[in-house]
Amino acid sequence: MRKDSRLSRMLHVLVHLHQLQQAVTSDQLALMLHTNPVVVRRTMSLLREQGYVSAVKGHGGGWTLAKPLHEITLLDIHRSLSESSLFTIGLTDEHNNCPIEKAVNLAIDDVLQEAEALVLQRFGEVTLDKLATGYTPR
Amino acid sequence: MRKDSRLSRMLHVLVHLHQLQQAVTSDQLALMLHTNPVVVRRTMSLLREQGYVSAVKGHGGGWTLAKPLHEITLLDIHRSLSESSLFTIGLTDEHNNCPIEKAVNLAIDDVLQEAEALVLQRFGEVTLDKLATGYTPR
DNA sequence: ATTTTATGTAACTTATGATGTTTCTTAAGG
DNA sequence: CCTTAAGAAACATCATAAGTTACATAAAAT
Repeated sequence: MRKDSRLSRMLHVLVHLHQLQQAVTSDQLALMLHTNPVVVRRTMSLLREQGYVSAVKGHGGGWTLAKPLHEITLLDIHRSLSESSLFTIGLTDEHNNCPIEKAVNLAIDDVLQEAEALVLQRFGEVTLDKLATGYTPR
Repeated sequence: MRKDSRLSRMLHVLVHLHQLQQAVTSDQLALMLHTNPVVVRRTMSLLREQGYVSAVKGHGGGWTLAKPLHEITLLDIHRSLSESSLFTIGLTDEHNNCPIEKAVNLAIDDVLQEAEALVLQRFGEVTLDKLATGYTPR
């Protein structure tokens, strides 16, 4: 299953934007991420919609931070990028009336929801300025 | 990203095998799972390799439990099915020398590893007999 | 005004891995 | 020897992030 690396990439970009202190074009970011500018625009536009970055067209344009790093958490970016599930595990819905299927799905979902809550809480605790100064694990 | 529903499906199958107390063919299981017998064999064979089920060929053959449900945990089945990651989030590895990328990946991976450990622990706490008698969430 | 530089966006292709399908082989019971 | 079943190889399908092509739009430089 192909992994979604957008969170990793966008965090990387945001910290670089902070350090460069100037507008950076999609082409430049694409070189940095070893991808192409359309992928950059597509993904960055999700952050723009949430007010984390700004885009300016034309000469001297490009992307800049719209908020300081200490006001942005991993959770903010994660939420901007995806409403889809965090897990590769899916539940079946083949038999709405089978009590065994219900028990199985309840047991799995119970665990996954607990884990997802943990991830979201931890993501919410990490502001991006911590990544700029060398992150040390818990 | 397509979800991996094998855990859900196989748990469902194992509990049914326990309740039926007789060999069940791949064709029967395929009907039950709304899929086809080759998919059943492919997935069940992973559980057979780990000693959780047995397969018998020919007349009267099919699949049976090789261990009682109380000796099998969700973790056992999860591990039999997949070595791949639990998460849809992936890390980038585009710049081995960039300290920002390293900090970003460390921060994300730190959280995901904690969450994965939680999932594995919880899965390890649930034996399949609990699913047969109506699972109640924590 | 025109050119250049940049984002915005639609449409299409590619890559990946679970899932689905076809076909044949092998083994066991009747 | 026929039927039933698993085993297994080869190939197709599906979903989605990622990649690509092409063009429109906007802003600054000339």
